[in-house]
Amino acid sequence: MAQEEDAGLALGLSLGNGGGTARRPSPSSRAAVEQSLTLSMPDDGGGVGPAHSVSSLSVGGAGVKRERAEEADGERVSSTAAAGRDDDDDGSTRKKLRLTKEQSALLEDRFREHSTLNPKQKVALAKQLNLRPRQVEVWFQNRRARTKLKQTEVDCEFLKRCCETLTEENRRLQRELQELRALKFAPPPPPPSAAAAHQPAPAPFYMQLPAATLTICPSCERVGAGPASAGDGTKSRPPTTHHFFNPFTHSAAC
DNA sequence: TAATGAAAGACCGTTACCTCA
DNA sequence: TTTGAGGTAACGGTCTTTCAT
Repeated sequence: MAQEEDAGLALGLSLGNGGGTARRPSPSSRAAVEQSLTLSMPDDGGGVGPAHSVSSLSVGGAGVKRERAEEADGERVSSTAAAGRDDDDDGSTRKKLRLTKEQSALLEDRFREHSTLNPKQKVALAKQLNLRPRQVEVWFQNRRARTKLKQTEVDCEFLKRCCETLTEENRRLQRELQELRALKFAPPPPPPSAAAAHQPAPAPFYMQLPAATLTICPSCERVGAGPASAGDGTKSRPPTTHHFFNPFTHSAAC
C-alpha cells in the first residue's frame, strides 16, 4: 500500500507538471471548476451532502451516457460487468462493480507506466481485464484524481510547515529588533567628543518605522516599507515596488 | 486563410453503492 | 442488527484541442 502511495506521489508530481497525453488541460480548466461550483444550487436543504448540483438533477437518467459509450465501444459486456447487473436490471439503478485484485493490480501497473491511456491501449487493456473500455477510462480518471488529491495533501502539509517556520522566524526577528531598539534608545553614554557632538546622526528613516512595516529584500538588500509609510511625501519612493522574498526558493522576485 | 462546429478526451465535483468497524 | 464513515466506481458538466467543412 505504501508502495502504491509512493508511486502515486511521484506520478502526482509529473501530473502537476502537466503530465498526460496530447490533450492536456490548460490552467483555465480551473474555470470549469468554478463554473460547476456556481452551478450548484444555493439551497442546502439541510442535507448532509453538498447542495443539489446540476448533475444530481439527472440522477434518474444515470446511465444514458454510459450506454451510449457502451454502444460506441461495441457493446462488450464482461463477466464482471455482467455480474454487476445480473439481477433485476431495469437500468434505473446503477450497479457498482468491484474490481478484482488482479484487475486492480494490472491497472495500477499500467498507471505507473503512464497515467493516461490512448484509445488503443485502453481497448487492449479492457480486453485483457475483461472490462469495458469505459470502465478502464473511468478507473484512470479516478486514479488521477486520487493521485492529485494525495499530492495536494502533501503540498498542504509542506506549506503548513513552511508557515510555522516563517512564523517562528518572524518572532525571532521581532525580538531581535526590539533588543536593538532598546540598545539604541538606552540612556546616552558619557559625553562624546566635540567632533561627534555636532553631528546629530539621525536614525535612518526605516529605523523609525514600526517593525511590522520593515522588509528587507535579501537579493538587492534594500529596505522597503509597508503601505503605511508611503504617505508622508518626504520620501520619493518608487511606487509600490515590492521586493517579494520567496521563502521556499530563497530567492527574491525583484 | 479564417471562422465554425463537432468529436474526443481530460478534469472536476458529485452521487451512489459497497464494505467494514 | 443497525449505522455511520470511508473508499471508489460511475456519472454529468465543462473546457480545450484537433480536425473537417
